[in-house]
Amino acid sequence: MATLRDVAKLAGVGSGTVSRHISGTGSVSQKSAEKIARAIEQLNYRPNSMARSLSSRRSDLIGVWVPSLEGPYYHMMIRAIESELRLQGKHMILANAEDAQSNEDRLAHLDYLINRDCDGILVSSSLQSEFELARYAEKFPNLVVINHRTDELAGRTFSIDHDLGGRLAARHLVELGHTRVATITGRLSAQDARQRHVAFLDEMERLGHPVAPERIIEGAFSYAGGESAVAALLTSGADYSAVFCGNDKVAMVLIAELHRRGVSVPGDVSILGYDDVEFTPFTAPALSTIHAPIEEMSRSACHQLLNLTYGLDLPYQEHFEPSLCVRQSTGPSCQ
Amino acid sequence: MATLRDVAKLAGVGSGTVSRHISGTGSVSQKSAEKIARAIEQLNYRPNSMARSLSSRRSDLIGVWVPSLEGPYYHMMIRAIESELRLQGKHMILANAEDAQSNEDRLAHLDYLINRDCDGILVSSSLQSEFELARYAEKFPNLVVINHRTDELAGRTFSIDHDLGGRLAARHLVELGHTRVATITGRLSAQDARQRHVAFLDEMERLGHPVAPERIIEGAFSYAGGESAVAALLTSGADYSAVFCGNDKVAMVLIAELHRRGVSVPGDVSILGYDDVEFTPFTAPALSTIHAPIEEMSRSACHQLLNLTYGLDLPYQEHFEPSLCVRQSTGPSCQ
DNA sequence: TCCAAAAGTGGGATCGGTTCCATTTTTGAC
DNA sequence: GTCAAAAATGGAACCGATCCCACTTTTGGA
Repeated sequence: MATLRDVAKLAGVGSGTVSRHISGTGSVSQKSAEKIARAIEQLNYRPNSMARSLSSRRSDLIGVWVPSLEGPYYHMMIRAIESELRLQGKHMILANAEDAQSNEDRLAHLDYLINRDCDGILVSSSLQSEFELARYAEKFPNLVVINHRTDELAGRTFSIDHDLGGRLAARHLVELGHTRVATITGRLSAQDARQRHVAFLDEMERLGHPVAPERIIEGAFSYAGGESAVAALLTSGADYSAVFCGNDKVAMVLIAELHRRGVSVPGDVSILGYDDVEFTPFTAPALSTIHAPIEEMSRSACHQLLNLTYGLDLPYQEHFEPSLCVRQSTGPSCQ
Repeated sequence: MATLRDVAKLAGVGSGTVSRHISGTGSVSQKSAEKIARAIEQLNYRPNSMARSLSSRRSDLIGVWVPSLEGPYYHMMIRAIESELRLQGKHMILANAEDAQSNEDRLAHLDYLINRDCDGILVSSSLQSEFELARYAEKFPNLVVINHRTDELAGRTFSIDHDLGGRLAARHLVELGHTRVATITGRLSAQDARQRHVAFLDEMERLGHPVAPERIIEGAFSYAGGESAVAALLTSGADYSAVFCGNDKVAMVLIAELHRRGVSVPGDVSILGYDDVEFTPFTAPALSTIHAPIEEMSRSACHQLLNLTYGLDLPYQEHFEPSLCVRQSTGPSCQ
């Protein structure tokens, strides 16, 4: 493989000139530029990215930490991030902490990114205590958090107003006449799950239809977690005309199980999801849900990370509002 | 940030000794090892990965090229690959060619990986002509292809026997008594889509129930492609008691649309998918499908790539067999 | 034509590891 | 206690860029 100095020699110029020509910084005369271009062509030269990184002290690598890669949620995030990064000529490396057993393990995944000398890091976490992000964020200024909000990290957290989301859910169901409403939540130790849940309960109460405790099932945002929560709900004996699910995956599992039992949706029970992931138009019936602008949030987080890391000035926004998205899985209460 | 030489100085040993201690190659006395460990601890030393890469001429980066990141298929692949790579201390960088407009664009995405000095590259492509992989593979010995089979690249292509898959589909439907069977295919320019389609048609014919041309819709393996293919099928006026869909995404779209129209699955029409992605147990009704061992294939491809690239000896297998996975979306023909 | 400012240039030092090699130290069989 | 083989060691050269700086050339206004 030809090196920059080979190019310089062949072109009959100094190595600095070639470097300047390639990186586009500094000035190079027309004549030199042509000679260099020719030499590059002739030698089939390609700059060595490691040497470049070492000497410029920038890896052009952005680390992305996700707690899981199951289901469409994080996929949508990664898809959005990858495309933003590519636009800026950066590369994403991924750490999926899904198989981590302990908190220590989870941090080890973060170290896996840091040890790789990422220029910046995107963390998608809704966990609070478990994972002392703040401590990391302090050591690592180019770290930004998606789907979480803390004041200590102002300007570096990107979030959706799940309080509003929870309330929109409650209002929608109540407007349809549902008074006996059940809910399956995510793990309540996660900020996003708790927030929407608490707001949902509060809004239901405010609207005069408090949710009875036996109608609340704490689940988890995974297919398996959804399955057991759904089973718990269906065997609990609780009665309800609508179920608000903490995310779309759980709603999908619930619809499938109700179908299996011959329960009609929304005829017998209305189902409302949350997130509005990729597949929501294609459940049967199509899932009514709270649209969370996951991709916009991810892109914003990415932009701001790039700004912090490379001194760019890309547009971004820290907080986003969810909106109601009515499809076919919710309907008027038939009581 | 402390450097290796700082560590050496503090520990009172030579830089070579520290290097050997860290990388675990070569021998270091107990006594030196302890002094070095202490110095590392004290200086909070972390090796610089770029310097390491430059001098060892290995980036520990594996590039992964995918044609799209929509839907669960490629995500399952990436999830499997990421976990294998992490096990070996390697990092994945991703190029999603989904937004590529032209063939040139697609190749540019590959170059994006190559320019990054990836040690090895995994390409997931089922496209034949469009994308002259062979030429790249020649220049780049550490390149391996997932979900494609070519003899020129023997030992470096990993595939599923979609011929068998197509036949299993036909047999299942015929065994259930279906004689009027429709099918929605993927783009037939893709090897995997064509293979299963051709085999399906052939097997149907062999079983005495050739598929009439008006019951064949060429679609694409995306939600949007699924939607238009489904619309085409439903407005075509063709009659059928079962539909074989080229992948699960399309099957899901079809189930949703049939639900909307009040058509019962499998009561009125049986639906058979292909791939057995993540969500198949959770459609309503749960999707019968041809299970394609995507994750195993991805892991094998990854293993072999690591073998080629780093001289490892991980177990792998080049070709995989699909199997029938019966759930609730297929049932006996009621004619 | 002159001259200061601007543009362009070459090459050496540097980034922080790995690797090689000549040299020293340790080991253990006799 | 001797000595050859094995283990351990230090340091210089190297990987291939970037970046700085002192120097030369070009530019254009007076």
